[in-house]
Amino acid sequence: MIDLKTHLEHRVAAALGDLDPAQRDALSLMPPKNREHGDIALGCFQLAKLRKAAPPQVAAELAAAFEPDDLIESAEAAGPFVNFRYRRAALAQSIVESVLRDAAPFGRAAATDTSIVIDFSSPNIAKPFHMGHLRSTVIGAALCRIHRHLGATVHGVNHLGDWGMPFAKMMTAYMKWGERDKLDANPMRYMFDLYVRYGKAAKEDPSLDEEAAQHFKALESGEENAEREMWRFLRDESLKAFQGPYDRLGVTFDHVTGESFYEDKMQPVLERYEKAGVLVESDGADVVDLKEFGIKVPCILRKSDGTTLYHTRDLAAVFYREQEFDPTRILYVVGAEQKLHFQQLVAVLEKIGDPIAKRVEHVPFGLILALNEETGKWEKFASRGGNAIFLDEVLDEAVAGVRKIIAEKNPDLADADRVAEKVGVGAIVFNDLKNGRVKDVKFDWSAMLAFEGETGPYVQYAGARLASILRKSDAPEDPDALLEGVDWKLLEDAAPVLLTMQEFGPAVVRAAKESEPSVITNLMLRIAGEIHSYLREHHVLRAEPELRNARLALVAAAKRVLATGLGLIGVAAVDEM
RNA sequence: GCGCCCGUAGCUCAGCUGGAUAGAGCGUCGGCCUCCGGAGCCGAAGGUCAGAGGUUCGAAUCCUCUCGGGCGUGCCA
Repeated sequence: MIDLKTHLEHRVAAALGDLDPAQRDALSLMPPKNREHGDIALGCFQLAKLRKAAPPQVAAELAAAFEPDDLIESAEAAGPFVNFRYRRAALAQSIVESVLRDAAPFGRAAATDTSIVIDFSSPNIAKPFHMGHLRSTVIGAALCRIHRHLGATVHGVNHLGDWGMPFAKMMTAYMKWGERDKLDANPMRYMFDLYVRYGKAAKEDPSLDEEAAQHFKALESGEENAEREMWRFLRDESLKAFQGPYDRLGVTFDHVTGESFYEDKMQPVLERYEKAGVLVESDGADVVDLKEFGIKVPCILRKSDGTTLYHTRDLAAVFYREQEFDPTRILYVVGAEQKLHFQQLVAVLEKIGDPIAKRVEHVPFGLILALNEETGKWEKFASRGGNAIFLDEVLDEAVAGVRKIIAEKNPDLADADRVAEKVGVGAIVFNDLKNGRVKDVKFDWSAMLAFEGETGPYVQYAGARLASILRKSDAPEDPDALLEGVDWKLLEDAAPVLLTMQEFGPAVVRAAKESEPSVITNLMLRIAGEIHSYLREHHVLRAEPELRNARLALVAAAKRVLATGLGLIGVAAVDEM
């Protein structure tokens, strides 16, 4: 298997003569802005600086010194750039073979010694699973798959919110008003109703919150009491209800260790901080001062009533994960509005000089906004107001929309319901992972139910077209048989598709590094676009035998790349739709 | 008040950590199925990259300020 880019890097380095490490680092080959310039380009700016020469001059010298070979056709200087062009046959062979033989980066990389903990989804299970939970869930699940693809050992953790005040409030509500049969009928909906009811009642009668606090204290006492029993009951019911959305999204966890898991691991944390002499009393609470880190608000580890908080549990979780998983990174896929919380968490860890502090990374994401029809402004969802949108409703709508289109366009499709589920759910997931993580997402039914243009179905459709061609051909499934005797020169006109496919590896690496799945989502759109264009102009099945064989190999490879990429972001590929 | 995030085409967004002529989708307008799937393809119109300074060979990208929008700001998570 030939890696063209690596080969080119070596050739460039050789052409430049002796290179010190700094100059070697300055060799960043990247796709040119405009494909007409070349297949890949080198901007000579940094290199010129290091060599104390003008960029155009360095570019001209490099281009002149560069000899074409079996893989590289040409090197041309264009101002400060050198534009390289791969030999078409080499390009096609390199990409298609790598893909079909499942070589990295298209296939999973060999195991590395990196261990990554990803804390994601982590819903507060005393609340309904609504659109707001979708983001953490799909981003986190995508990051798990991406890192695994790159050979890391991944520990995907669902850090359930099954402890603390929100849970105590739900407990209080259920103890007061709970009806078993209503809960059984529709757990998600009923808990939501209780949640809203509690919110309204607490607004009028603040003593309700005090009652909840007392229940929490009783729960945290560790005794086997009514609170403990209720906690267990509600936790089990919630988990059951949550499994539905997780199954539909195809999301799994390696560990489901909620906040309650750390119940017996918080005391040691408090003792550790006490021993370090950084835990001080303030207004009856035990806090860690963080002014030296530029954080004005101290971090409270124990409330004045003696109970613990989010921070206390998160610290216990960090220490636990450090010990159990020896992670190189711990990612927290949590909303951007909790940025301060994680800054505090890191600072509190640094306060006692624990090196794990540098491995803790908050992976923030934007809010989901709803359009306020009256003001015309985009606003944060007010779930306490009772207008939350349940994830299941959205998925159902999308699936129904897809089902309708299938009925119109492909009425004979076998298994239409199953396909509609994949495409509908895929559309929602894809839509969520399409844009940069940190930006707020405007919840818009028309965007959710769009299946044309930059959408999941657009990419799935490209895959289905490829699958359809393969189905109608007699192409062997076995890669060796498929690749045998292919004349790669015949794929000259597929360069745009191939060059885009070539970006797959860097895209996955970047997505992992920046915790940004949208890098992959956007590449999938580009690859799908190239395929749609290519198929319009180049017929496969009717082509002459030699050409047909070459194109079938390309089709199989393109289909595989789409399926892999979609798989990484959690969208299913379909052969028919 | 202070801190952080965002501001790119009518709308929704890309723009690979400073590089070549700022790109897509939706919408609008105009083309394309006797041909492997039209959930598609090709084209047109549409820009003071919020504004003003600065840094340098070069800025949508980095720095400062201003204006908009959002989030956060000890006993919730």
